[in-house]
Amino acid sequence: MPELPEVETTRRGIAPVLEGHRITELIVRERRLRWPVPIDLEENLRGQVIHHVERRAKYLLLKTANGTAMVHLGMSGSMRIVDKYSAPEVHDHFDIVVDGGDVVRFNDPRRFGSLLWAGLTPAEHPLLAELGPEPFSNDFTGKYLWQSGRGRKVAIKQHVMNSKIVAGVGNIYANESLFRAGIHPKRAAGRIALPRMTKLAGEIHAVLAEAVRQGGTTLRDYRGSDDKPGYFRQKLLVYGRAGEACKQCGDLIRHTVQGQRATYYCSTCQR
DNA sequence: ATGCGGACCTGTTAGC
DNA sequence: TGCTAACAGGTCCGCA
Repeated sequence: MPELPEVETTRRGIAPVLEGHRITELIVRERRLRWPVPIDLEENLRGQVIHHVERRAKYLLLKTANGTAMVHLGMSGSMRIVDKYSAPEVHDHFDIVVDGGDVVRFNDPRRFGSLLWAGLTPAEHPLLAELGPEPFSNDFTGKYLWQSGRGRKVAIKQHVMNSKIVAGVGNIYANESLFRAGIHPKRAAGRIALPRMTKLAGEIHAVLAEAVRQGGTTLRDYRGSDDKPGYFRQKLLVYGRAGEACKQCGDLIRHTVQGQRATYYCSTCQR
């Protein structure tokens, strides 16, 4: 479900109710997520003040003086702000209860999400240590992308979806940014010249920024922490449009599969 | 070192 | 209408 814009939208939604507040209780109902929820997590978090809610790649980082908790939404996770007395429903796997009575509730039908402890040096956590630059950071440039692809035969779409290359680019926005950059998704990463890579880096940045502004993309069931859908779906140019007309040239949008993920592209506009 | 397929799950949709 | 298969926004891991 969530890519970077949806995670960022979630972060912005939950930050106001968490930042500066003390965790009175962490209620874990289901520990079998992508990785088991650590047994000492409740103990580590109870009584701690969340001083900051940050995002790294698609991880939400809840920072306290005792250490950092990491939340990942996986494919189907969401975090909602609910009332203390609202009854948990199916797939509501944990609650973060803060002073004042607000509850941030995590729901994830597929359980590909996670809740982990990253201690006092989260950047050194194995899941974060190898991540590439944030797409919104100054380190993410066309030149960087070009250098990272040199000598590589891997398809450019899989290259930009590799979190070690750049963090947080998922399937929807990989498809969209490649279309906007006019680059064929199956082109080898090492066979794209610097100017086109610069265009691609710019489009990745732009499409993610636009999607954040729209509150993310709701394909079927994504909702922000305030229960509102994301409105970026209307702006999608290729994702999910197989067989429809390219909005740029009128040819049919094609569908293929790369690395078990759906790829959409226009063979006229993308080379 | 790189690349590929499988694995982890449930819910919804497409196809027969 | 009902059953089954395929597919879905992620990403790690093990093997070739």
